[in-house]
Amino acid sequence: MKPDKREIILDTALDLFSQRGYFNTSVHDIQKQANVSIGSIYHYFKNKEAIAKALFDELSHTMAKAMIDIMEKHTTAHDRCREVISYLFTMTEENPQVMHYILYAKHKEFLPDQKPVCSSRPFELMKEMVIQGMEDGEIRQVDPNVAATSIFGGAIRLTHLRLDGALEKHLSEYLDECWQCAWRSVGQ
Amino acid sequence: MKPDKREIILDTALDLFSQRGYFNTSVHDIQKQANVSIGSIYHYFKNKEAIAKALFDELSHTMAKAMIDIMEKHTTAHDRCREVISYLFTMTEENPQVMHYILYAKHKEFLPDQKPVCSSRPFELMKEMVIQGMEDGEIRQVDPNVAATSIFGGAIRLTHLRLDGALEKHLSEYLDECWQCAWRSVGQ
DNA sequence: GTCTATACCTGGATAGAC
DNA sequence: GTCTATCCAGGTATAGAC
Repeated sequence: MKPDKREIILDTALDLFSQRGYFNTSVHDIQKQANVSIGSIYHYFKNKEAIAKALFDELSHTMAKAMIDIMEKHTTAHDRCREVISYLFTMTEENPQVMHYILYAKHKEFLPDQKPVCSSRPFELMKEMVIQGMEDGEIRQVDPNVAATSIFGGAIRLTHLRLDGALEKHLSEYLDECWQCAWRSVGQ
Repeated sequence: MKPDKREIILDTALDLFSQRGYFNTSVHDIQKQANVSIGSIYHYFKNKEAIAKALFDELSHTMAKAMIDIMEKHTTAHDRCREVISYLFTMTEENPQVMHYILYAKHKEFLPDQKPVCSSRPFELMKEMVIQGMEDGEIRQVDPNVAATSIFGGAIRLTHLRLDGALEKHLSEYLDECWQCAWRSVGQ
């Protein structure tokens, strides 16, 4: 049941990429911290970029799955969006590296062929929730992009602040107020 | 009245940094595009990082000045914050490089000793406007960080989307709706 | 599959002429 | 102050033994 080498490499890369950034992390750094050889790294991955790509794909897949679970568990946009924000906050506290890498890093700079994050699956799903909410009359009729950014923009910004160390308190302490503001902005 | 060499170097650096990112831009790239020699660059700046630092300082100073102008021109949080968002949108359209560099780039990665952007002067001033609005009873009593991110978070997120090419329309077309949502979230 | 050694090159920075 | 030539470190990636 021990994690295989590929997994170890990815975990280490995530740790370093999110902490120092992609460009400040050399393959040697990964090799050293992961206690594997350079040879092994290049056995599992074509090059450094491929590590970043694999990481991005896995994490955004996990996050998309979480969004789908939320959509299945709840039926109203109100409940869905609130749980999304709660999920983002919890993840930021429990797994800051993941959040840093997935919703703070500038992927364009090291994954040139990648679609921008905002167009990735999890964000598409979040927007989808908002659009459905508008169709159901729960959310006011405004431009979908405005609605989505109004609901989630404040929360995302709070996660950025938290990841930057600009907030002392645990994000969960802001959840109720943050959600209240978010929903007031677009709820009927 | 021709711009001096230092200015040319900074302009070119801004162009390249915002387009490709700091790490994907070599000093040679700057030299080439600016039509100056490497020697000149190192005459005006200690090293590559110093270029980025000077750029950051100048731009955030300009932006802070704009915030102060807005605070002097208007007296209510409502009018001030609306104009801030209008300013962010206009700047993003007219000077995308500046906005990209100042509120999208990850300065921590190439300016390790820099305070996070969110703690820089212009953002402090934006928060200040919100806090004053709360004291004056214009804005509901919530945590200042929540209030600030609720008001500006959606707009900032829209600028990110726009800079990523994820929005087809000019930001000004979203201004009214965006502001309406922002103000509903925290206005009394 | 895993390792070490090393090739190769980009890119930051300096030296020193003009 | 401006330029060219050059140095050199560090980092990606490969070769090839085990």
